[in-house]
Amino acid sequence: MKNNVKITRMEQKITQEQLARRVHVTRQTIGLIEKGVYNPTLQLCVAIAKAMGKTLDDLFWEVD
Amino acid sequence: MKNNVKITRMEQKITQEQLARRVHVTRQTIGLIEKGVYNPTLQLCVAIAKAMGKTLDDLFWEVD
DNA sequence: TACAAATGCAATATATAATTTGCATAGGAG
DNA sequence: CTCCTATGCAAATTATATATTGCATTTGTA
Repeated sequence: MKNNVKITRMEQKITQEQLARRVHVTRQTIGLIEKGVYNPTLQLCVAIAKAMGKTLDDLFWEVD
Repeated sequence: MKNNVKITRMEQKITQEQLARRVHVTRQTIGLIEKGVYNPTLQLCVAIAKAMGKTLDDLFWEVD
């Protein structure tokens, strides 16, 4: 469940809380997705991608 | 929650049941995802994409 | 037309994503 | 050092993705 959310978020210098607000989830949810603990839903993945100007593949495809 | 799963599956001439087996879910789950009723998890989206030789963006990105 | 495979649909049950709350910790700025 | 912001962590709860079962309906084909 690894992904590029944390790296991308840091590149854009926004906090977990700011990203969380943009996609209407809690800070904890973002934290757990970044850590790879959560298996997020498609809707949420799309919301996160759009919130940071990326696509699904950019953030979630074959990140090892 | 629209997507290209059904079109892609039909192009490849496989049934819902065959796709379901490949990604280890039930036929109903595939059916509901194709209809846009379900909001699948990222893991499942990735499994479906790989099972049909596509990427996340191919199947789930900005399908209107 | 008739049969069979594929798909749709609906109710109930189960697993897990996401929330909520609270506190701990790390790091930078004054 | 002190204050403040950002992040980590953990337990209990809620919302929802997925499973299970059974039957109805469609669709292609002989």
